[in-house]
Amino acid sequence: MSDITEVKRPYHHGNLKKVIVDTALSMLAENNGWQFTLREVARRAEVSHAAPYKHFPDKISLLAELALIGFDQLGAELIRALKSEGMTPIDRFFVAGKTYINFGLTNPSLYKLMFSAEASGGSSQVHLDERAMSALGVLLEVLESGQNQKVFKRGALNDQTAACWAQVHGLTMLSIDGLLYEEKVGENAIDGALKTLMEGLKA
Amino acid sequence: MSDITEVKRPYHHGNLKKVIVDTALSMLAENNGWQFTLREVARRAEVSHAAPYKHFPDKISLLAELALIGFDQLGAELIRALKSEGMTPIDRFFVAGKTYINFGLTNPSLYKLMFSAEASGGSSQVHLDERAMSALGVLLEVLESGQNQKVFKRGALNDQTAACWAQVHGLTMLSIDGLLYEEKVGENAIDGALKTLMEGLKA
DNA sequence: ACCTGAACACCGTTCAAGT
DNA sequence: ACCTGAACACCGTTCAAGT
Repeated sequence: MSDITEVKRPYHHGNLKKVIVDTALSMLAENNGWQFTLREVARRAEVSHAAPYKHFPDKISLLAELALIGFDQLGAELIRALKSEGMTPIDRFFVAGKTYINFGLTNPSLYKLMFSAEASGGSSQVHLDERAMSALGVLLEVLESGQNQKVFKRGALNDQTAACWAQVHGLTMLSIDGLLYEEKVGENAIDGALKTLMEGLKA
Repeated sequence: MSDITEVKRPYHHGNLKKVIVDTALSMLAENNGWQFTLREVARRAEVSHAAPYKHFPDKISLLAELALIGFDQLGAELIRALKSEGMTPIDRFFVAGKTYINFGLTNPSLYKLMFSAEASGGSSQVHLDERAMSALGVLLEVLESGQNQKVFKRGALNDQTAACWAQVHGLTMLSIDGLLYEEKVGENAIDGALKTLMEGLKA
């Protein structure tokens, strides 16, 4: 009988690591925050609660891996969004900003995990920083080429990068936390805020 | 003998609620994040682990109360910093921004708690929002009076408020997470970022 | 090489019982 | 009115033992 209905996991079903990561990602997508339990992941993956420890030394290592994946996804979305030709630096600023914020609002639990200190304790700290910076690199390139085309103020590239990153990060976080609703700060606060910052960038 | 050395907590030592809050605040000040355990708080307060439940229905109610205190402190510091006369709107913008960010960097665990969704689940959700808004109100006043003095661009007060709040919140968060260090985004990134945004506010 | 079951030291929360 | 001790249902983590 077990031959008929239970051929799913033959011996030790091989790719448990990927299954665990995918299960955790889908739990993040359920938007209950990133504080799921490792035992719940194991339960959903239909393995014993001890099994994940064969693939991750501890819980925060799994969290770090998820954060890594998040940064990669964010970076990929930014690059894709900016690929089309013929955009002015101003267009590119808004596209980058809105893509970034949209990623956060679409994946709030993952986004918060990416920036939670608990996720960066593990051994992959270095990789995490690297990938975070790759997302930052996209921003930097937008600003730099804008400067070169004399659309943005020359110099102070670092200041502009920090301002833009802080702006999109802040808007994303506040919006995730429900603090940017109309009653509080006016409708379309995100677009308006980006526009306000943009005025500070223009040459 | 117990008469001599143990007169500290006579019967039920009265103000347990305040002791619990203070203990929790001092644990936040130790900067190990806001995810302390309720049992540890009780241990330090030298009461049984069940005692806190006579004063708070659950853990997140305590967290919410701490967040509330944080918003009050932040608001008070902003008001104090802006009290002196004779500042230009531009001065006031920088003073408010740097006071805000400094509060976050001085109390990182408390600041993160204030903006963590877990803290806003309790029954004091409404109060929390109210107090958060009071801190926001300070920002709004700075911008509004700046507009009235024709130093800042007229109109779009909501956009400016959102931009400023997101900027300081983003800078605070990124800085707490150690992502604004020199190697990454240039030294003095915070000042530079505020200056960049300021350019967008000026009339 | 990969997984399981029992075990350990914790949590948050509840509740009868003590002062 | 305020606090305690034992108890319950969970965690994360470890480790001998199974396949």
